[in-house]
Amino acid sequence: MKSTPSADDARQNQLLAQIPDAQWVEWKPLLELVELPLGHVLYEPGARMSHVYFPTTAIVSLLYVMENGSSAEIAVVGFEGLVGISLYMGGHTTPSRAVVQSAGVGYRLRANVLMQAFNRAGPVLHLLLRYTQALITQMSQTAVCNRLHTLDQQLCRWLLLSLDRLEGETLRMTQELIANMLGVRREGVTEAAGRLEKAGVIRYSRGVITVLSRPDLERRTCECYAVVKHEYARLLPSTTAM
Amino acid sequence: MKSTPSADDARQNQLLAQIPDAQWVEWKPLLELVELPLGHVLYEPGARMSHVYFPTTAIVSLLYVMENGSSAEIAVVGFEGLVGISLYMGGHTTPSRAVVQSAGVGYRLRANVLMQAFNRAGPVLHLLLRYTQALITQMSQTAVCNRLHTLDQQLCRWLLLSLDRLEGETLRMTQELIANMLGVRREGVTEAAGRLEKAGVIRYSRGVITVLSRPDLERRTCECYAVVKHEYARLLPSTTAM
DNA sequence: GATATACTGTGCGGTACCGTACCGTACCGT
DNA sequence: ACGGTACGGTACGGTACCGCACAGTATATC
Repeated sequence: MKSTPSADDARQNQLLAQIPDAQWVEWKPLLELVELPLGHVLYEPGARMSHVYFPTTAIVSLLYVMENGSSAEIAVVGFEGLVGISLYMGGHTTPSRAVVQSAGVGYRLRANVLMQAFNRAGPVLHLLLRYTQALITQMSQTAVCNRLHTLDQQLCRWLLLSLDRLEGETLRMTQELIANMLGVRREGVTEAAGRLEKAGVIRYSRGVITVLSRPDLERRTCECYAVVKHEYARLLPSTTAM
Repeated sequence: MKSTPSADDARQNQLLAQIPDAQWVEWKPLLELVELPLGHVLYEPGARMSHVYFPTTAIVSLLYVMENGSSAEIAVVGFEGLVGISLYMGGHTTPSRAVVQSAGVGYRLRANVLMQAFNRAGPVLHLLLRYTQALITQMSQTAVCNRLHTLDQQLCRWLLLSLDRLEGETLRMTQELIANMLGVRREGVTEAAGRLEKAGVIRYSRGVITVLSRPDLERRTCECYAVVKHEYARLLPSTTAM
């Protein structure tokens, strides 16, 4: 999926990869490599951000936590995107929380640096706006999917979205975590995953999921996955597969 | 809710009302009054738009229609917003459909006119981006609400969102329509509305809903409504109530 | 190797909503 | 006045998911 898996190059991030050269030489020395361990919170609801994050090997979940503690995921951000859109969208904060869903690394840039580029509105602005629209599609589709599709379908969609943002065919996440992301009971995930395993689509073992047949996964999910995938491809055509 | 209910003034639209004067004198003669009858489709998924629409008395639903014909609403746009964000977001199209949910009027502006203002990025850009973030919050909250809350709560939320975008305490919409918007069965709406009526919160009669007690409605809905409401208020502080 | 801990599987009653079918009733035009 | 149509109410079995309780099993700790 990513061109040079070992090199910790910020341009593994698809957005940074598409920044025009003139801007890039300016940003490159200002980008800061950060570890993103599982569960690390990048921002809390209502908190003003000091940086925007460009994940490379990590995956970040945008999720909303209800007053009673239950939560549901709104969107996923991996090496294809950026965490912190509210900064340049003009609102500075959001009511949602950004949590690392799969450990890895990423790069961050100080808010004021990003905003400088934004004020001299040029290609950077248009790139970020296009990304935002893709993210909006993911959110919309999540809403629709929550309403209309079965847990089995949603689990497949979620696995595929995660898989697209990682290398290899292995995910490291517990059923408890997945349940939180999908906004369902942990036992529900157990059962859905059990069905997938029985069908030989995945192998599941204590926090490690191995996808045996990606095509089968795509066959079992709803149309939502393809819609999101196509929108990302359309809005952010890139040098690599995704 | 709106300052001058009878005058068909484009500045009944909250976004147009906040356009800086310099820009306004330029746009004013270019704005075109359009009738928006119930069910009128402003744009189809994937279609390139020729105009952006600023509703004044109409309400527009953004909804996603599945391959099998079932549909769910992603967000609502009334006099507080604009229909056609994908135009300036850079993607030009979206996979969703925009349908008039409550008949009324609005104003439209040619796409190229809007884009001119956008390219000389100034206050107009920042206003539109802030609006977009509010809309994104509404979408996210819809996703969460779909997953975690009961139909009764969602119906209250939906009634309140619609009420906020109209004058008076009366909505004109059939249960069938509401069911389509919420992505549930028509009978489900019958039952939920029946419960509200029995409790004396609304009166329902053949396509006409009268809200008898707004506070009761707010008491029965989930936190989602307030979250969205506050985000709109925060991001788009305006001269009027909303 | 024993014990704790984290993770996964199972069972059971409850409930919210679905799919389908059908009937009642208000409003329409002629 | 009468039939048509659009809209709303009711009923009933089915199912997907919930809440809760508890049992099993792999990994970590010592």
